[in-house]
Amino acid sequence: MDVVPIVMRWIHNEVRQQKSTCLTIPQLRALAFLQINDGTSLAALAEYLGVTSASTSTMVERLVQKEFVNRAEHPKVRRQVVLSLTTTGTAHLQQVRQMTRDRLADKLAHLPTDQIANLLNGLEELSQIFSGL
Amino acid sequence: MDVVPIVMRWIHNEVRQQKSTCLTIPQLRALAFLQINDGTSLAALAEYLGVTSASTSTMVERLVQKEFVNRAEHPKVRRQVVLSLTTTGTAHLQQVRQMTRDRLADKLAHLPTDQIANLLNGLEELSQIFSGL
DNA sequence: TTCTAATTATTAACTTAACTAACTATTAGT
DNA sequence: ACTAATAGTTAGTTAAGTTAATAATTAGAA
Repeated sequence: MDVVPIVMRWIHNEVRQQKSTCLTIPQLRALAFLQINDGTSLAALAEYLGVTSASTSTMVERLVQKEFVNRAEHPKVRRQVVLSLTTTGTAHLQQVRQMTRDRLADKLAHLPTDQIANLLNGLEELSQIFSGL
Repeated sequence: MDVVPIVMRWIHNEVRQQKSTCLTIPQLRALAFLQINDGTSLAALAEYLGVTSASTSTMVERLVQKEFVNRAEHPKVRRQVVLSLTTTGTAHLQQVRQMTRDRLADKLAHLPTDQIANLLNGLEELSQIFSGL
């Protein structure tokens, strides 16, 4: 409860400092989800992001305007929407992730390997606990 | 980079569901900092939160309006501000923290003790890496 | 089959958080 | 005493989030 927001803020500031990309963290998370779940619906994305579909709708709208995301009508289920990454979207996602990963690597570079192992262990636990909702 | 935002969102949603308190995460973080660093300045708080002093100023303004925070003039250094928790602020902070801690405990209750140990280890690492800026 | 229910997505109105930039006021340094 | 730097505030903007209302489509039951 104390640590996570601090790390969160760090990630946030890192991403913000990358002038090249005008993406926010929620937007990045959305793009990452779309990369894995190509052609997913708005509701599914909202579910993953943990926010209402209303929020997700306006967010997707912005991403569509920036041409990072394609929004099409489902051929069979017409009330549903089909979301996917554009080429630009994929590229930006890739770039920001790589850059942030690099900056993170810098931060962890001086740590002994057993500490890194600890860290990975803990994060793995967290992942299992919280993503398995 | 993948896990932390997910946990963050969980905490956020937990706090939001506590109807009794109308506090956001940044606000809670601010109150927590003030509890430890009583009489601190705006700049110090901003530094801790990892945001600009402009953001912090308006946030403090809201907390003052809600009577969770006292904002006074420094007796010696007049351009500086002296921030502290009100009784209400302290109470609310305590309550939300306890409730969220309980909900978190529920979530972790079924885990074996060695996994919990792993988790604590990892979080301890994270804390040292990111709070020691 | 037709009428009602539930589902899917969007829009509107609002609050909070965050930014930059511009500003006031105070303190420090030359 | 005049200039620098520092501390906070305010204005204006963008984005994320909320709830509530609406439109449109699908599913279920009479």
